[in-house]
Amino acid sequence: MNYLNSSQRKIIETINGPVLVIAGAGAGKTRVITHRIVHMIQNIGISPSRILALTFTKKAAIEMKNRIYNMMVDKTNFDQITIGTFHSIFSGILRKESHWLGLKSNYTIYDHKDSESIIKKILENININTYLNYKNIRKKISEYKNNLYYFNFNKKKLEKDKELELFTKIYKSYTKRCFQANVLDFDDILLHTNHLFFYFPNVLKAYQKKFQYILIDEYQDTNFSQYTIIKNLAFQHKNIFVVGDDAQSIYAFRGANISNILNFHLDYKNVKIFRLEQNYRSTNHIVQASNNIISFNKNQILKKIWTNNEKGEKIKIYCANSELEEAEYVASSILLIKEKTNFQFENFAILYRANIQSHIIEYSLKKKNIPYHVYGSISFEKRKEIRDFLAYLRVIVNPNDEESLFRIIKKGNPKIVNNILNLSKKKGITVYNIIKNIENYQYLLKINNKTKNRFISVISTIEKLRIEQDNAYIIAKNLVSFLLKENSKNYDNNDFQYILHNIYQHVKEQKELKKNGDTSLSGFLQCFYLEMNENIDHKKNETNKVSLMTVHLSKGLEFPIIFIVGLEENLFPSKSNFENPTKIEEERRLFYVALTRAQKKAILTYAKYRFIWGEKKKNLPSRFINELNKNFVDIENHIISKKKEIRSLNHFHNHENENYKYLGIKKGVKIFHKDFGVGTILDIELQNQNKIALIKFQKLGEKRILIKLNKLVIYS
DNA sequence: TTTGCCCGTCTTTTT
DNA sequence: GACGGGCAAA
Repeated sequence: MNYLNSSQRKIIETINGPVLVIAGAGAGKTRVITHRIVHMIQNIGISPSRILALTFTKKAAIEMKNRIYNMMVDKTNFDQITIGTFHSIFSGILRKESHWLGLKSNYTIYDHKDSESIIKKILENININTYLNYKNIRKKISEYKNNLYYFNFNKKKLEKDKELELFTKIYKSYTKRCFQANVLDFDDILLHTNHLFFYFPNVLKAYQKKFQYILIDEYQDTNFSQYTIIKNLAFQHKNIFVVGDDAQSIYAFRGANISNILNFHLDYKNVKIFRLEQNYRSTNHIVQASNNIISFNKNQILKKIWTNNEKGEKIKIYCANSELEEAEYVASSILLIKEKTNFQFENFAILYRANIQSHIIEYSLKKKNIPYHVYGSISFEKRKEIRDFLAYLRVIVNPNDEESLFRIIKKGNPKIVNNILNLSKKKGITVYNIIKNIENYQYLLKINNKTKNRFISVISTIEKLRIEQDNAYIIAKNLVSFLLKENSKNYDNNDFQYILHNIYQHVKEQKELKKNGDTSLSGFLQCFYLEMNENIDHKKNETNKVSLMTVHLSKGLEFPIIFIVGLEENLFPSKSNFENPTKIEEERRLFYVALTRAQKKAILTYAKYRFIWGEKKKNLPSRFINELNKNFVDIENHIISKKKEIRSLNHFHNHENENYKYLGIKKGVKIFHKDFGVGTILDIELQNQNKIALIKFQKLGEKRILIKLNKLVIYS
């Protein structure tokens, strides 16, 4: 604890009563919160089981856990500290207390796709082909839940407001469907926790007693639902410690409300308020430039973020012609900087506004053989086979999980879903029971013997596997062999390799590291949806990698060298937020977060042309680039790149024929192809200057694949 | 019953 | 440019 300044030290030593810390970027927010927890346990002697520490993203939770674990001298009771995201912690509590709410503890979780799928069905059923679109409805339902709106509208109001009446109807039927399926969506986790604490004061009391000390990171990100949970929990002891920065509030889209931090002093008497305004992270140029950016926002608490750090280099701006050129600039800059300095790959991060931007950057990094890791879960969770596999796991845990059940049975027979659903409604029998006793309904549903037999085999497998509930790995392993036998055409073993490995790791960890580890399937699913952060990365042990992530995920982190890419109007700020100034301010805060991640160097890039929906679109440079004070910006590079443009255009056109060194992709190497699975490269051929790999796939035999399409990943 | 093709939609961001 | 849904041909 030597490297804390006096105000930081004062903060961590203030243990009792409500404490609010307003801290600028890079002022040591996370350091304060982690040190305080360790201090409470090691110096004050507070029992770790009395401490609750909450974060908003899984990544932040993992980060906090790691930091505290590393700091603790005696790590034996580390596991007793309750650390996690709101969703993971309260989902755990709901599982224990589910009986109060008439909920079953084996509930599964619906992600957005699941929710949208139900809403689609509801809309079809209502049969008013409306202006309403299922995605917007899901968002609105989410908004209603996060703000704890209730449906106390009087009849007159509903009659007047037809749209509201319709929405209410959809909301109610959505809620009913979720309840019948024994599932919760993300917002339900918070909503039901509120119900639990509101209607069952004895339960609330027990948790108030347990969590005598509550700490919340990034408090500016709380929505109303989270705010009331905390208010209730902290009511008895009022030992609530929150840190935050209004300038870094970037979760308004999921209901976050800055007034929760602004009004903290009204909720709690005798609040001790601290301010941390010295930035230890970044160079002077970066601190001043980001102060300047945030000053464009009207709504903000005024702060004076300052630093004693060196001036440092100016912020670089690079204008690329296309998104490919942008990505290549980033890749070659990394190599160039690395050559000239002592920085390693792990010192670089590339930040972007939308997950989809990672593809082209990955492509360019791969080409230059730069090791990288993409944070966030886009490619993994959305992979079809994995969703299929998870659907089985979910039905094993919760037979009423309709969306998962439909996913399993509709293969090859999509129409059957509606028929079964109607029958289920008419007869009042659960979908699962209809499928289980399909023989009774075969005639009604007009299905053939083949489908019937498939259902029987699927259900009997699920029921057999359910017996092994306590060991997720055994279930998963058996499920793989079932799926391969059943459906060898669509799957091969490697489709499941990733998730199987993941489950194995999870079970192993639970068994070895924790005293009462939860190796159950239900525990794994909980962990998968609410705690795990990473893509399954089979090369995880290599640590020296460039980090790729969204700006949202980068909050709380720092890197010596930061690239912020895609700084164009319509992308960053995002087009969907043009409509109102409040949303533009949130985009600006997002840019502020991005810029303040940098310790030494910030390099901003944008592309004049970018492919969007298969079309080449021209975009103007982001307004945030123009807002940067020119004193802190290196525009020299900008001009050079303009001169280079003509050359670059040519370069871009010739690009296709260039023989890239696909380091690693060569004869004899094992590769993974998204559509064809695992194979071995037999030969590399040259055809019209294009390199083609002759690959023997394990399932599909030999195929020729154009290497530049970049569908090949080294498999190890 | 299965396959293949056309069409509309989608790109914010996270739990 | 990718993906799911719907529909028609094999």
